[in-house]
Amino acid sequence: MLRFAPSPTGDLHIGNLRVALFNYIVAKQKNKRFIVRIEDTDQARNVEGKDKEILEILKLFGIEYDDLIYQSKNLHFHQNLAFKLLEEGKAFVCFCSEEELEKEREKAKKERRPYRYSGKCENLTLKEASQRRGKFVIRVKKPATPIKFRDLIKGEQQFSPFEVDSFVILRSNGMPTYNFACAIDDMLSDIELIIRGEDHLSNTPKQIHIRNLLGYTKEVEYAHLPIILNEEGKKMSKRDKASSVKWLLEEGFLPQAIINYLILLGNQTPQEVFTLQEAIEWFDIGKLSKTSAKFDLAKLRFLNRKHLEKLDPKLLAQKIGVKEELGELVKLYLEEASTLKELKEKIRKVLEEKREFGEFKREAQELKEIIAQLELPTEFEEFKKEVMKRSSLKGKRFFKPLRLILSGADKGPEISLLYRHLRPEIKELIKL
RNA sequence: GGCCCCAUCGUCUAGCGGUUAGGACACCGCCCUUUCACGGCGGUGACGGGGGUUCGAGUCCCCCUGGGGUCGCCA
Repeated sequence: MLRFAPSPTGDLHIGNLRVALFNYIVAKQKNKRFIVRIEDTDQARNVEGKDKEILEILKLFGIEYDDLIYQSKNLHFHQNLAFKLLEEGKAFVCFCSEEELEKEREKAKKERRPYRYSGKCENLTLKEASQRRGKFVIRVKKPATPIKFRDLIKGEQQFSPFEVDSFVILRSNGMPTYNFACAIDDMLSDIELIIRGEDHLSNTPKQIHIRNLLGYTKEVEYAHLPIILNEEGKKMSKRDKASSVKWLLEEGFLPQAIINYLILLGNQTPQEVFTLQEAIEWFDIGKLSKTSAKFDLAKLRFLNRKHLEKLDPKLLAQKIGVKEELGELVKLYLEEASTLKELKEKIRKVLEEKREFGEFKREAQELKEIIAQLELPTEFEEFKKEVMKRSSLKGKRFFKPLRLILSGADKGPEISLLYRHLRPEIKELIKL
């Protein structure tokens, strides 16, 4: 069983989409089930409706899941198991206030040493604890020996008890913390391979520690993906527009192109342009680069154009909101545009924008009058010959204004092709 | 700062002891063209530094430097 576990606290991030994608691909390859788990234990930060939005995006990208779980539904497991650890002496009640801890953190920072829990409440007995009043949390006792695990991408990993620390597993409001809930849910769902971002690497020993204490012996495999960097080489954040899947979609990038790019990034693939189905055939998580990669919008644009080129003309026309017959014309403009948004704008200019003829005003007027009276032949050559004959114009003074009439721009796709696909519209275009 | 990870063109990468260090995107030039962010052809451009090991190092080892991640009652 594999899983994707987003939190409904913000827009789906491009890095998260990649995590979902890889989990999906590997599940398909291994013929395992794949579930989505919404991590909603932080009520304060949950955003109403974000879960649905995330699910919709997954659907749009063709990432299908076998089951959907809400982490909050497992609350009773989390709480019961926290108390079990407490009773067994593997966890303890901690009364340290947040202010107190904050002070210690600042002190640690000033002394340039990493902050770790002081251990102050570690030896409080349950009896002593029950006699005290005030808010408290439950912390797990840090392990006695280093925690080791194997990562499919990073190799063997080892973390000292000091790095794991005695961390909080149950908050003062009774809700589990991320690491605790996550460790338990993965156990309950029988997750065998966890593919997630590198930023979770240091969480992994904590989660393993929890399951160890709970007596869970099954070994879980990990693959921590290098994070995606922005152009400055920093972790992509909400500040980077391209990090938002929603934004990319609005800009007119095709889901299949985004998928292509996310698989290509930091990877060795047999082709540059491919479909998700093809990738499932050869994708190898172990071949992913250990180095974090910068997000390259230019490359995405290139791939998007390639996928746009593969689209059925009618479907393409539909996507940019023009009649299906104009699909071939839209395709012509792929040589000048890389996204649906740009394409839409190009086509709008051809079909709707008022023409500016500049120095060719007189010639354009002459051509328009001729065209208005002409029965338009199928072939451009014929059309050209006829209009030329009737007009007395030739060369640049013929082609420039003609191009302007047909497309509204002084440059663009080959004029004979424009004519072929635009022919039914020409009588209208000369009125612009 | 502690811990962890990483290091080949601007970007993504190939390379697994002997290569003119290859490809793709981007960029530039030429051709085609009335024109073009299409197409064809070509070009600029990289092994971070220092020590070893070796006949020989981008490839193996060490150090330095640089970059990234992480150190919450967030996930």
